[in-house]
Amino acid sequence: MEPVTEATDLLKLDRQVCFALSIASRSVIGLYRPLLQPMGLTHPQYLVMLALWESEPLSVKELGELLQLDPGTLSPLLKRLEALGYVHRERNSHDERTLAVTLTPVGRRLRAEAEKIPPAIVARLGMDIEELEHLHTSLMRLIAATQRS
Amino acid sequence: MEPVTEATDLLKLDRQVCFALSIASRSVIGLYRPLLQPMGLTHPQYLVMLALWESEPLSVKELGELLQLDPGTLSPLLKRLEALGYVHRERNSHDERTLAVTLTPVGRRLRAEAEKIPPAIVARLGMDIEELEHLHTSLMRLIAATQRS
DNA sequence: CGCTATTAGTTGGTGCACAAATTAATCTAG
DNA sequence: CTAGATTAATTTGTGCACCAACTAATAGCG
Repeated sequence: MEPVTEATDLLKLDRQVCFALSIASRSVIGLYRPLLQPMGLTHPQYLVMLALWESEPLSVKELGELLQLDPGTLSPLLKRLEALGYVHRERNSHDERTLAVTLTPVGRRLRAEAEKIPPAIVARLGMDIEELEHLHTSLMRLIAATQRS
Repeated sequence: MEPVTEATDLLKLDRQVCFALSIASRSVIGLYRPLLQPMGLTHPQYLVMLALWESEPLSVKELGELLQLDPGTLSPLLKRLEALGYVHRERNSHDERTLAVTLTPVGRRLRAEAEKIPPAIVARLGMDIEELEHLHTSLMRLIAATQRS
């Protein structure tokens, strides 16, 4: 039995938080997987579609800011969404550097199908909306904490 | 302005939760990155080291259960840790199927260095231990929720 | 005992995540 | 007006995550 110093104590608490965060994220994504599969979407692709269902068109830069993702991650992801026939990628005529990502009619219609997913997830989790909202608030505070200075 | 139906409402709440979870996880890992870099570790490798600092030896299966990771993920990761000189991989003599992953002396000594990380992270976050503990509890409840049935 | 099923780990393939280097377009100082 | 700086995307390379197929060892049943 080793002595519990302040260092090992902090190490343990912290370990639990970063463990929990990684595992929770992967576990929840795992819940989405079978629901997204029929549409041919991965979870990150689903997040991009959610962003586009809210606002269109979006540039790679704008998507990157919304999803906190690298252009190097989004670029090939968007090509796969285009290959699936859900989005259209076109250079902006006023600024040829930026890309205008828009939904295709098929991509727009997919939203109706996607709306069945969240209730299924919430039901599967069997947690109160209230508790989920509280968790969301805590996570947003954590995200804010990681981003100051 | 489109009408807020129950479906779009749920879609939004949920979107926020899965957004927040993914982004929080990646953001916190991003905080670790510069601290782990001097040791040559990635965050998943750090989690494996934490597990080994607590208990040794561990098999791939045991590590997979602790970290909720696939053997297909762990197998190459452990080889990289071995190449770094932090762990040793050896088949168990009583059951040649299982691998006994142990720390090397260098890997064991690395713990002292690693103990500096959590206080640095907590300081960087600037959040109460209490709030972090509460978040941890919520995350554990969420993980449990994803895993029943 | 020997055959079959199970178990542990590895391998190969796809896609995400991030960093660094690259390319092309636009902006801005002089 | 043009040279250099800045900006937006793409590309390349490494490593993680998951799945499915495979290999080898062990367990268990007849």
